[in-house]
Amino acid sequence: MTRDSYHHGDLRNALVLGGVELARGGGVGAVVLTKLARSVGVSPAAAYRHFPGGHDELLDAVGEVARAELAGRMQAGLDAVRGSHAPVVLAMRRLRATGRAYVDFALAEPGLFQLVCLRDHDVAHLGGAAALLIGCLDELVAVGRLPSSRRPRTEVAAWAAVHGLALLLTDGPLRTLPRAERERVIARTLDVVGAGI
Amino acid sequence: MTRDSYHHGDLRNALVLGGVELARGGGVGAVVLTKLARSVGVSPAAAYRHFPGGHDELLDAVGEVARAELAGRMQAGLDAVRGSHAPVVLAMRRLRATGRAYVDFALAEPGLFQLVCLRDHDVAHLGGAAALLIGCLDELVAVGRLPSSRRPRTEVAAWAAVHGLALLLTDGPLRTLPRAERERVIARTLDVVGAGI
DNA sequence: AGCGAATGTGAACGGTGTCAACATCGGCAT
DNA sequence: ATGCCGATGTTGACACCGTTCACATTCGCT
Repeated sequence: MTRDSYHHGDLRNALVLGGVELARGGGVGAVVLTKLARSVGVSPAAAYRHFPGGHDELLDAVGEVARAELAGRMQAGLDAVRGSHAPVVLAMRRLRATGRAYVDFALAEPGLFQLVCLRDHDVAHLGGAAALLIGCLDELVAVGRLPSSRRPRTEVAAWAAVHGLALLLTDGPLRTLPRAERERVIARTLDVVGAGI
Repeated sequence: MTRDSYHHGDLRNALVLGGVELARGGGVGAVVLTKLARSVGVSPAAAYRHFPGGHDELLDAVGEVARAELAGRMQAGLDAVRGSHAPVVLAMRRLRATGRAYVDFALAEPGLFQLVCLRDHDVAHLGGAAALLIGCLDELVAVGRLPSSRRPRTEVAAWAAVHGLALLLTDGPLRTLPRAERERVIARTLDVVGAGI
């Protein structure tokens, strides 16, 4: 998408989109402001009109897209849980589905995943993903599976387990695990969280 | 520690030690080969004699120190578990102590912690920290707390939870949590792992 | 039509990783 | 002791990246 006139017309968006592609290919390190601007057909300095914070703000914007896609996948995982089971079973399966989707996203898009937690975001501002997890846990309380007394801070425990697993599997020491073993490792981790909650 | 002669005499070691200090101060990004070499009183190119792999290999060497210190803290946490309790109780406390030490290390030395898992290390090569965790889980089996059938891959689940928590608390969205709340979050996560294992 | 604000350009600077050609030193064979 | 070779360190240069500044172009509103 080169440009016809002096002004681009939708530069900010083009930069973010291009940044997403770069991130897909090579993670955070591949999101290079200079190259990105050139690939969009624009001088590097032009990017600073739309991202006064420079590179960091650009990464943040790309991360926003990554977070949205993560939340979308988690939502899809949630929606895929169906069947006529006891409410407790359904609630547990939904929790597992969100965790599963989190790890699957990291494995499918390791580059994008690197941007999900890159910059400052207090828990509230974390967007849809956190909300979905919180919803699952609330449902577990409503259904009687999780005592209210143990409800607080449970989202952090679940999140930490899944987040750590995703990192170990994509950027960490477990990155070379064969697929079958990787599958078992994920299952075991989700089992432990499910049982320990 | 400037140099008296043309040759340094212990340059590799000096670079690693200096790198550790830089990492302590500002994490991975602060370990700058150029500045590091200058601060040791040597030209940047000299570093390449001792780290043919360049910057990456230097980071790896600094990470080795970080991993050693992490393992040391986990060992210390293990050793601090005493008292005349049932073997099951002791084994569980030991497991918790290692996890606690992992998170505490990350909180006490966030910069160094960034280097722990930075580069390629299959599980075997991960060194003392992993060995300690594995030992704890084996003890839980010996003591009857953990069925052998559930033993495989349990180290990954425990590791993932603690690793993810450490990241969320140091570099992630939970980095601004007040100390008291942080304490509860750690406790809850360790509880979940302990109960779910 | 014209003017101000928004947007984009070109050129430059500082920092960083890296390399090649040259300089110096230490230790071993003779 | 001497002389030589490999190990170690230096200088200078290059490429890349983020960033900024002064200037150019265009859009949109009056």
